[in-house]
Amino acid sequence: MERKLSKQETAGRMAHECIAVRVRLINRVITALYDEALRPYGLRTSQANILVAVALMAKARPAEVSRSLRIEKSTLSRDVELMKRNAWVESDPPNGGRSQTIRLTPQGQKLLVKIRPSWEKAQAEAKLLIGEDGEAALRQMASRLGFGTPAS
Amino acid sequence: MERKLSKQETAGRMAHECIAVRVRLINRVITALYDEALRPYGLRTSQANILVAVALMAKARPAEVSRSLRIEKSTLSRDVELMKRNAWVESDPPNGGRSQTIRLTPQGQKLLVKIRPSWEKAQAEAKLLIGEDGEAALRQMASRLGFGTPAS
DNA sequence: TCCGGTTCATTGTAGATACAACTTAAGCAT
DNA sequence: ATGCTTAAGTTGTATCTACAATGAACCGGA
Repeated sequence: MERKLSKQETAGRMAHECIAVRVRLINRVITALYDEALRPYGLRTSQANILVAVALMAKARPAEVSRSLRIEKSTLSRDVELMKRNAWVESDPPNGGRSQTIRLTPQGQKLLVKIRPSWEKAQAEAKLLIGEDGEAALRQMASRLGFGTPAS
Repeated sequence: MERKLSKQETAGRMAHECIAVRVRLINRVITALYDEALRPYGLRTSQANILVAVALMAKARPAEVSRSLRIEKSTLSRDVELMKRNAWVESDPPNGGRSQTIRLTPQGQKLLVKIRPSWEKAQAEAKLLIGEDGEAALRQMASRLGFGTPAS
């Protein structure tokens, strides 16, 4: 006989099993780490991620960046807008539009190189927090979600 | 001789090694999963997490919830405000103030039980996406970050 | 060539997130 | 009792995030 699950049982199971609560907590902690390291340069972790993604793509179309990082296109649009305002990236055509490509400006390229030491610092701290196993597991999970695969 | 690291090398290393980019990507994918499952009930994953946390604490003080989920106090303040507006939680004293406690309303308790099937569905999908190993690793990492430990 | 569906990018709206600054209350020490 | 220091909570501001709706350009087939 299945009986109705009580509030306490439900809450208990959710707290002890929920994948989302853990992923989100880890995300907040790790992001805070990188954000702090990058703060002197005026960019956030999200922007750094985009900067790197764009730097690696020969002709970065927004839709492509959006897919590779699993960021909603509208989110990316606004993030890129901020990065344009800071003159770290530019697009061709400059007004945007359909088949635009995004690339780093010289300042953006300089920034990328400049933030590297801070990134290494945050990276080292993150490794300490999550451990070797954690790092490997994240790599595995991200790969499983298609990250790092040359576009579908 | 160490030579200067080029933009491409920097970008490449960051993309291939960065913990943050992976954590954040996984977070977006997983959160989207739970958000979609919970959408019919009008609450987001973040709110569900808080709902569960509050349900499990006898006398949930905001600062305590904030610490246990590693959410900034100001963030929690606004999340709770929304949840009050939906009458899922209430506080005593009702206007907030310093030593308030938060608890679920009867509607909040009903909601918690109601969302369980949707949560189970999202949970199952999440397991499929990240795998047994991923789940175990997340549990390990979160535990390492103090999640699940009875308050410091 | 034109039509219709699809993809792409932006804008409207709403919530999640955090840092800084501020207000207030609690705890402590004398 | 009376201050002092610290913790708690809120508010201002900015960014990140996504869904929905819109407009525009691409791409196939008739």
